[in-house]
Parts: sequence; structure tokens; C-alpha cells
Amino acid sequence: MKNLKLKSARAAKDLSQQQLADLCGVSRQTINAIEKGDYNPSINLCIQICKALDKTLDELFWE
Amino acid sequence: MKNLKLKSARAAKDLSQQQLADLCGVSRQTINAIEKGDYNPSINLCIQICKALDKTLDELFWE
DNA sequence: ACATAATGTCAAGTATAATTTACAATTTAT
DNA sequence: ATAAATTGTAAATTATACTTGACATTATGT
Repeated sequence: MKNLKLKSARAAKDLSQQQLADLCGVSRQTINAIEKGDYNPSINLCIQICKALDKTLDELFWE
Repeated sequence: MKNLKLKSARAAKDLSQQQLADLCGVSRQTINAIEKGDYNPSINLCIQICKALDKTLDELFWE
């Protein structure tokens, strides 16, 4: 299940996967895999992503 | 940083750590460690915990 | 058409979440 | 006071998130 909310929130900030990865302190592949829905990130990483994109957990990771 | 929101949400449902663990399909120690704040659970586990306690991610895992 | 940035994906390694087993400490009820 | 349930914690193992490096593909701009 792809995470399109994340993808579009990133687009709304005009950030590349690499730029978002840098803001969160993870690799580009990790961001890519999360958007693609391959795996199951940690809550701390989710929180960092949310902060980088000015969103909350419910907005990006709740169904 | 202990997760007191989780602890009190569990208490509000009158569930033991073991019962919540069973509802989420994880071990009691995992629930204990999350409440204690030792580590960094996966988002999917957080979502399962939220559903078991009728809460959202923001309510239990957002600061 | 060409160059460059952005994305998709894979394999091998490292870090750490989560498990099991076990026991001690604390709480709750009888 | 005693027993039973709940919680805290620890060591060893397994599962998996995440990294690094590399290459192919798709978009964006000149």
C-alpha cells in the first residue's frame, strides 16, 4: 500500500526524496521505500518526516 | 521518555500489559518497553495499539 | 538530442526492534 | 500475612528496519 499522502505532502513542499531524507537523517532509499509502501518505518522516523513536512502523524500515517 | 498517554489509555480500558500485547499480537515485554520509552516501535505496531485502545496516533504518539 | 536531476530497485551488510525464557519486585485481593 | 496477578528487567536469539553502493529508468531543462 503506497503512501500517497506522504508523496503529495513532499511534493507540496517541493522537496526531492533526497532532500527529505537529509532533513530526516536517513537515506534516500528509506524515503523511497516508505512512499512505495515496502516497509514499516519506526515511529520516530515517522515523527521526523511529519515535522519536516509540517504535518501530524494522523495526517500522513493514519488511514 | 516514558509514554504516559499510552499507559493511561490502557488503564482507561482496564487492560493489563499482557492483554494489550495479546490484542496487538506482540509480547508483553514489547508493550512494557514502549510504555517505559526504551525503544522505537514500528508505525504498524503503533497503529495496532491505537486501534486496541480506540485512540489515534496523534493522541498516543505525538508530543 | 543531450545533459542532469530525480526516482525505482537490488544485493549485502549493520543496527536495532521484538521474541523467548526466566526471575525479582511490586501491586491487589483474600 | 499470604497468594496471585501484574509489572520491571535482563540475557540470548531472531526478524527486520535501515544503510551503503551501484546501476537502470524516468522526468526536466537547455
